[in-house]
Amino acid sequence: MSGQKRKLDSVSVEATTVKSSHAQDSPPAKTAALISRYFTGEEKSGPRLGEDFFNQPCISLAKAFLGKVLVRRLPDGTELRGRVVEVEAYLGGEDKASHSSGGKRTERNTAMFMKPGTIYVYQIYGIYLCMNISSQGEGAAVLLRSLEPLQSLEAMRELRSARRKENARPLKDKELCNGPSKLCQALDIQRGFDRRDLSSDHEVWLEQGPESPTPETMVSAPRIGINYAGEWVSKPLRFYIQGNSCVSVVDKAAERASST
DNA sequence: GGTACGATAGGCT
DNA sequence: GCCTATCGTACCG
Repeated sequence: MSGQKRKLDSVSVEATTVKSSHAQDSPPAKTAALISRYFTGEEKSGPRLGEDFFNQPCISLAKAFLGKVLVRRLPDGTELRGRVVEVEAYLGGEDKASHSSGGKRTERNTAMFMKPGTIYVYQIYGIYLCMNISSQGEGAAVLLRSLEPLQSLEAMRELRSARRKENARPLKDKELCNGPSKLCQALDIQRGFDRRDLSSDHEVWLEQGPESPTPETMVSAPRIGINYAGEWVSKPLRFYIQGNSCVSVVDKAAERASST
């Protein structure tokens, strides 16, 4: 409440966008919508999205996330922005890949059962974090997998470098947020964000992006890293923006199938 | 450029 | 013992 400074001048607004990596052998047809470029000045993405946005079924919310802009405001006032380009839906009780599979409620996954828009942060493999947002439906949530960095890329690079070797090569722009735990590092999403509300929090929120992906540029593919989940392994519950270089895992077979 | 592999590490169950 | 990952390195084209 004290000292709500608006130090916009301290916010480094980089006009940089991620360089699109045109693969030499990529089909020309559907790779047109590659990378957004719209931070050309003072422009903002628009007002934050409220409760109504998050209050929709899980798959619907997952798809709606694509193209939206996640914003993180650091204590010093710096605002980090990234456009959501890859998500996964975890449907709740019936979904064997979900932490809430079988209706299981634990201390860890409590946020999955809270009101739509609640942030669920959990630790994976001992060292990494993943960020989800609860949706409509008991125990259902959307995992954020990749962002296209838009603003304050140098701050992201510093945050990401913290846990890497000192003499490691510098990260390319597109490597800053191209994975569920990488985006948590790049935006400094900590365990303390668990159970907070993305529709009202002062340090993290979601904004309308300038453009939503058309159905043609959205790919549905199986989710990553859930090979234990029986018949749920192959369900196409991962969604990403086709051709965007920040997507963590490209599924060529799924892209071929969806282009027909 | 891509892909594949082993090492990593801590909390949850 | 498993897990909604990542890193560095090796190797291939």
